[in-house]
Amino acid sequence: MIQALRGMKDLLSPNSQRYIYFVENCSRIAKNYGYEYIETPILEETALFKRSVGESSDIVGKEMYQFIDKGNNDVCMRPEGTAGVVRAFIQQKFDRAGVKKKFFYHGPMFRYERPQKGRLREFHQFGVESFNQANIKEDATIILMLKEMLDFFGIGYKLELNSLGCSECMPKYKEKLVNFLQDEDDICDDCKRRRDTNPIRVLDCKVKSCQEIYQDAPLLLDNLCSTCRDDFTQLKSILDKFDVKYTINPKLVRGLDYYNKTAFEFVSDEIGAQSAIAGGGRYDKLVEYLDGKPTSGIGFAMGIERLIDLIVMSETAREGYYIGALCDEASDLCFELAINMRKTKKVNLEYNKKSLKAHLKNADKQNARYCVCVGEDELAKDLVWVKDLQNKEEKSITANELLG
RNA sequence: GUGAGUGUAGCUCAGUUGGUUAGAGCAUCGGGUUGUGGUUCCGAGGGUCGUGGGUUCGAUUCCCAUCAUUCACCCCA
Repeated sequence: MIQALRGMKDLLSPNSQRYIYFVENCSRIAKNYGYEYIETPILEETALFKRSVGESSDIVGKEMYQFIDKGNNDVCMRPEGTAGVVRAFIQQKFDRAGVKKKFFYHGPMFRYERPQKGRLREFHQFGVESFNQANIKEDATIILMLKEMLDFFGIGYKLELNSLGCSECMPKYKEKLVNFLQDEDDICDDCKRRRDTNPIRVLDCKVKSCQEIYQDAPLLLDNLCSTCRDDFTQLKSILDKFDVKYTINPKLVRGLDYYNKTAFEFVSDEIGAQSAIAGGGRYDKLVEYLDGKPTSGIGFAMGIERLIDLIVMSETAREGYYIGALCDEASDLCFELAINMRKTKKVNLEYNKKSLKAHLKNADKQNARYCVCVGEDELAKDLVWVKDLQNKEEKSITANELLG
């Protein structure tokens, strides 16, 4: 038997219904905020992700679905959504036009990892990206939009917030941190590696002994320049005003290299060891990194699989028709009836003749609202028998009445 | 990549201290005398006991390998 590759799942009912429900409503909300749908290719040049996500990240370091195609191109299945959208933004020359643009997207992402609860090799994200809105109000707006989405689905969460500083204060801070780390020999091997590649990542190391050492480490939040500090203060006050609960996590570091200033993560404790259900932040340098004109950007992405388990969906009401023949002679009529009715109604047809009891059972199992049967009695009188499975009323009517 | 657990019917799982024809519940199909569902009763079909090798008179059971899967680490959505 051939089965799906490790970490790749088929999407079937009822999860497929949840998936559509989730994407449709997130799209609706994003449109209300002025976002437009964008779809970018799943396959991109590998260099795109190396330059945007960053060589120092685990995603690029060991998790990419990367291969050489038949034209000898180094290509990669996208591990996240932002890079492709930014590439498209630049390719369309929106950076040169200097226009504000807001996009939302959803689709599959690929990371070559060992699967576990809430973590797949092929998973799906819903995300948004907003370009050329340097105002801190945009940071707040994007968080409010994300909160609105999660609230709509009744999903519980905690919001964690941090500021990573800008190109002015971040390098200075990084230097300070490296100096601090220089004297520490008791940190774990991973942290020693991070000290050279991406020192800020040591802060969210999960090794206890490391965390004890970092108690005294300089924090980003204490080293922000005045602009970043003011923006962060303003962001907090907007969130307060709109009743968004959050906790400041000075050690929150996003896994992708391109973030600066506002960084946030929505977490849940109901989905196993993987707690992040959505994450995002600002990336004001990314467009430049990818050869565009300097353009600010901010966005977030949600992990759809992690979220749809948490969605509470109302029970689906009985819907549509079930049609079945009680004798062989009626089977052609039932077939014709079903084909015609389907122009306006949902119809499930049973091809085999069965007892009335069997048909009713089937109709009930399929959650149909009406059960339609045709047998010898009906054929003789040129009628069809219809029962409303919800209020149990039954009657015999003509085929035309049923079509209308 | 590392570690631990699990692979017996479509699904959830019993079971065999190694011994004839391997069990249950749910699901499926049929039936409970004339054409009435979501609750019942009866019956039926369906399993190379993950795969390969080893020990043994005999393995689904013990041993080894392998594959798959789950959870966790790492990291992330």
